[in-house]
Amino acid sequence: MTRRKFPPVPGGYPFPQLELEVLESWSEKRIFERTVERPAPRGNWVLFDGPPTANNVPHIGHVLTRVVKDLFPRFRTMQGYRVERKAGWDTHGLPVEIEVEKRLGFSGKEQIEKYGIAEFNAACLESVHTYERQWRAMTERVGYWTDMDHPYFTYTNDYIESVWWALSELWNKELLYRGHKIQPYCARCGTTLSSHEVAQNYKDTEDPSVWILFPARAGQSVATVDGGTFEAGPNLSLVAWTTTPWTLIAHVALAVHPDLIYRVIDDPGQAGRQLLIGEDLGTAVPRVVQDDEGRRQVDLRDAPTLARIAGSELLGLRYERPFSFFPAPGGVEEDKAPWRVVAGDYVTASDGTGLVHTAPPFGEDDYRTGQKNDLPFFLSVDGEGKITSEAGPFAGMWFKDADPAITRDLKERQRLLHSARYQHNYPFCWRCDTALLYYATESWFVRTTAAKDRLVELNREIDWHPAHVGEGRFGNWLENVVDWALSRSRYWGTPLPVWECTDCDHTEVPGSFARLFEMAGRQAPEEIYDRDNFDPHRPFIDDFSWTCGSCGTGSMVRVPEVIDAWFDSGAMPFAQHHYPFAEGGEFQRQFPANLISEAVDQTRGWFYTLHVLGTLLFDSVAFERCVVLGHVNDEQGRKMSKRLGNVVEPMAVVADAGADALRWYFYISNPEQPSRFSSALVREAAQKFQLPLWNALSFFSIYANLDGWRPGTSPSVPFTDRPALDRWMLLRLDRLVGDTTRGLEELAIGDCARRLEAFVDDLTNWYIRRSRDRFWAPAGDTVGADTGDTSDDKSGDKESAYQTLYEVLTTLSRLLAPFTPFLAEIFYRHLEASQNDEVADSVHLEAWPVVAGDRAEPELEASMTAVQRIVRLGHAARNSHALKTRQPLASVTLVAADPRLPALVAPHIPLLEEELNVQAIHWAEDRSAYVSHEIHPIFPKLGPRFGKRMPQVKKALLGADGDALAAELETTGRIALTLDGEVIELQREEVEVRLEERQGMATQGDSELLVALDTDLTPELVAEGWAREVVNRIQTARKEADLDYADHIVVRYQADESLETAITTWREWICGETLTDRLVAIEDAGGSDANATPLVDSNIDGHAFAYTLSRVG
RNA sequence: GGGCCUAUAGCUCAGUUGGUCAGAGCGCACGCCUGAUAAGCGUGAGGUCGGUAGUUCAAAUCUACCUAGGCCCA
Repeated sequence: MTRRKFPPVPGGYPFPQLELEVLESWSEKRIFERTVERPAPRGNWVLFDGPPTANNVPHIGHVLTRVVKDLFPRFRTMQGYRVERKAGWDTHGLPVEIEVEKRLGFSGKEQIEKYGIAEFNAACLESVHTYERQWRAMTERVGYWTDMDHPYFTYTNDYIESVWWALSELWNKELLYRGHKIQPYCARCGTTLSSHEVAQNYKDTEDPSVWILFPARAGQSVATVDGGTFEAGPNLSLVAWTTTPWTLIAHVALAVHPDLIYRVIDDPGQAGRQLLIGEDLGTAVPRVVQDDEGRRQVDLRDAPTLARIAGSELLGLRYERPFSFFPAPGGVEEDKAPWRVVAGDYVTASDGTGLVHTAPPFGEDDYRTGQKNDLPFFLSVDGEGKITSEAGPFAGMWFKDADPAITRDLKERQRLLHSARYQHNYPFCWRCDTALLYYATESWFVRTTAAKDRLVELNREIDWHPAHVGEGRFGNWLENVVDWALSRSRYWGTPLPVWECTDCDHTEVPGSFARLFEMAGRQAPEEIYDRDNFDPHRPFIDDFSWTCGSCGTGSMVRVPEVIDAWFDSGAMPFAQHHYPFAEGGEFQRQFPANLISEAVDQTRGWFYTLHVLGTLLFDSVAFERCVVLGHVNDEQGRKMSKRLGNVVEPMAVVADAGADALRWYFYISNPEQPSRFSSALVREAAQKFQLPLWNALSFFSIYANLDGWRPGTSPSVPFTDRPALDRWMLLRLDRLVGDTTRGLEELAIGDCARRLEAFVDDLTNWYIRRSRDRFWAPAGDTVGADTGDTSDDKSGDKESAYQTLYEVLTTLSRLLAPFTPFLAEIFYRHLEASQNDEVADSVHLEAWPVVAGDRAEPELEASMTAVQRIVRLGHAARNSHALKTRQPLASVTLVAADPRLPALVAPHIPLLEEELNVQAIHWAEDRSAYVSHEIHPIFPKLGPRFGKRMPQVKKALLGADGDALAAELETTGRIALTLDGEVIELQREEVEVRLEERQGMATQGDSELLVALDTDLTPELVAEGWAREVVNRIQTARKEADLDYADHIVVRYQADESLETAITTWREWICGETLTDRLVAIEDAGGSDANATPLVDSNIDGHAFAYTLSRVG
């Protein structure tokens, strides 16, 4: 049998390069595909891939989403589930159009239509594919496994047909209707703008600021706050403030907040007139008065109150409207008539007068108020921004230009209290710089309000992480759900499949292409899903028209809109499978998703649209669990943006640090929280995790190769026969397996990552460090190996060490596979594939580890924790007394508050002796020589018992003689204490004994444990220390000479007499440690060696030591 | 203006059901260790736990208000 070595582990930081090799082999061996194709005993597990919008280069935050979405499918796959992963691309929508418009230098729909809708859409498609390629490169490089060769694109015929099917379903359920929505609108461009378009061009601007008088009608009375009655007649004018006088033509109501208090005051500017304004207003209500003191401006807030009236009492109060161009609605009951006071919970006293002028076509609040109160809807401005013909003298004016004329008219009719100018921030069209108006436009809606209760109910079934999103952000959103405005007056999107008759109100919503062709009386092409034969996009779809089957005279013409691209993405659960047309059962098998995950901004985006469509179409949640990710910001916590120039290029980070490092960084920094990203932090993450792990692999490989150790060649050492250190490590591993499994099942990413990191720390900085000598020792002749095991079987000890470390590393490679898939794969190859041709082609084809449960040793972890603590204190004691670790000491004395500690630590005494480099360890017989005692109450235990008396208990305990109490506790197991004359008894578990170290000793301690060093150095101890120094010098020289680990050497040296004595005493040990065949004084060496290293002059504790070494053979 | 989140060491972040000297890493200073180690370990300095008020025997933790930042929506 040929001896197969473990492959060499390259040094430095080889990860980026190694990852590329791993990627290549994954692709060659079709590893991802095989994880999906192989039998899945536990069935399907589903993650929906939220389609990224392919309209921009990937942001570092997109890497976060992708690596989180990769984590769970990899985990579930190893657990035995089949996780089909279909990539998807959200391809439609305004962002894509804007990107293309910019590239083509367009600034409006006119230019697009001149250019040609077909050509424009073709350009959009091309743009989408350009970005898709970049996304694909990023996705592959970070190891996100998804099927990008068979992705879904929202622009394909299949996809669009499924979306049509959904829309027609909604239509059939009467959940699709045409209505009004107030939207930001550019009258010059004739189009509505989306919110992010609006956000692009806010400017400081000056508008009119006018206070309008609304005289109350005669014969009304209202109750005042103090219980009286106020007669509201024509002498009383209600006052409202507006910055858009042009909307007064459409005025229908004044809104007040029912909970605000309003005041009646005398108008200082006109005798006999009373005014109604809010109380405690945040801004002035100016009024120009003319009196003996001349003309001046006063603030009506300072005017004395005549009566105080609650807003709720004002409701229904009638008054005269400012303009009466539009006819009053006929036949309405008095209390439903317009020009009355209505309630608006959005009304505040912070600006204006506390009464808000309401014009339903021109504001969201106004519109809703109008709807709620059955108020008329006077559309006084047309789609081109002109005042409509009803408005007499103002008809035909550009709406903004009407402001001065209207103000003048009001002033002439004494309806104007005051007019001024107002500076504020207002949105303008980003294309043409025209002031936008909030304008009621016709739109198609999904009647989500009809399903509100069900939406809320189903949301309760969803397991949100973090939970507050489900209750708060998402839950509140559902509680206040409004109908979903679907229409977009644009080009690159799924056309709304609604055909209307030009003559009657007949409407058709075909739910398939076949149905459309049938309705239109056309022959459907053979390959209807081939875009070359049939393109359902505009402009082609707009050609479909036929004679109305209802009235027989009109033409059925498609409505001009395309739909909100969010509908596309919400439709992905079924549209990606072309449900219900191409029915292979995929949709049923893959719905709902077990998990989805995206960033928090998707709450009202994808999470919402998925939920709405799942509820409306299938009466089901679309996803059972959801991990909501925080945003990745720059180092200062600012959003990354091109404008700020703080964008981190993901591929640059990956090229520098590797995908695993980046992945690990995202996992370890809680992904549910917003994070501050910098590439330095990625390097730091790698330094804390990957490098130590990599070094552990390197360590193992070097020694296993030196010893010719191979897995499986020796019988497995039974757990109970292994040394304590090994048993401890294995128990630690078992716990890690359990914790990681549970953590991933509970979606606790950060917790898992932190536990893995803590484990790696224990592995490298405790287990391996403490085991180093066991590996280095020649088999059967272990030098200095003290592992807490009393067995003399040193070769067995070494075998146990190898088996233990090997098991830990191979198990780790599986646990790490979902997190750092590249590193895990490399571990697998080095440790397993290199040894056995029968193993799987990838760690990702392996099963997730499970704990067999046959290993247990309840006290071992606790005892090792105590040992680690003693070691830490011991090192600290040496540190503070300048006693370096290489200097052996005769003994240390341990002082413990807890009497159980000596027994707990007993099995590890040899380990402690070696780690602390002392020859003996004692427990203090008389603690009081080292420490005094303080007895502290344990609050969680005593708190419930004593409640308010806790402070007294504490005082009594600390006020008493601590040493005496400690002694009492030790002999009787309890403490009797007098509290307010009452004797109380405290048990040992209810108090904590703390140690206070006495000064002036070589000690280091915390409140429970103290380590005291015996600092007497005998000549023998000094000699041993020197021997260690000699070993250190030789080892360093070996390393500098670049010798192989196994090379044997000859050392020639010069030393003074005392040093020479030490070397002679320790010669055998020094030679063993350093593989020195001959350790000789230069004068005895007999000639020089041409291959020897240059003579090094050094110094050990002031004793000259010069040496040179040469390789043997 | 509304909803949700965040605020803990110079920086990045942990911190269980409230339980009484508040934790890690990085950085800094000093030291140690090293034939696995662009390394590791230890010690030290560094905190009014954003602020104010409250609940409680006890608050980083619960409540209210405020401040700053983020996201979404107006």
